[in-house]
Amino acid sequence: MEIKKSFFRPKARIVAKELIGKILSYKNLSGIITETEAYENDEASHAFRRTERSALMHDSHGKLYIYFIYGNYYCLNITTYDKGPGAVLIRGLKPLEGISIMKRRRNCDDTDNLLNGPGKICQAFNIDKKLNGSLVNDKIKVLDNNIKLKIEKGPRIGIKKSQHLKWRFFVKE
DNA sequence: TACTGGATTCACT
DNA sequence: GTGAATCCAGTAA
Repeated sequence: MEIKKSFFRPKARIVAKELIGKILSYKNLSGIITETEAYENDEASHAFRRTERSALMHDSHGKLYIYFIYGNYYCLNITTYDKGPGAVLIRGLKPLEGISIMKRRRNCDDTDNLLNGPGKICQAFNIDKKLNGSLVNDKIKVLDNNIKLKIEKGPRIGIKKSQHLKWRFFVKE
């Protein structure tokens, strides 16, 4: 079933943890969320200073915040917190449906390597900033199938340059 | 108007 | 472990 908008009302760190095990679905593609990262009102977050781009994180919850990075990749976030800025970056998924399409788009035959990174998810799902600002469950859906996974906190992928490790959650292997 | 560096990924050493 | 690819938001002037 689709999760409610109120799911995204708490602070990002809470939502980030709760999102693990939920299903992200777009068109005929889907995957289980296995890694997230919370951004609140701290220096590592775009929301730290309010700008035209980051206003979405201040003014909404339960909307998609998609931005372009390093000239190559998009990152998919969901805005949170109804009393201030916040968003959760979707960092990793386990592929469920449409795996052959994802493989073709990613030019990658390895299922384990298909969606294990924020840029990879957007490439495989064909997500770009046209969807920025749209409501969750409008085009991209988040579904709760009651999957329970063991959650671990701390750094995992992409730790090389990331300064922001406080609220990263991933599935315990 | 021009400059700077990034919530990344991949290929290479 | 290092560097390139590559665009654009943010900032300063």
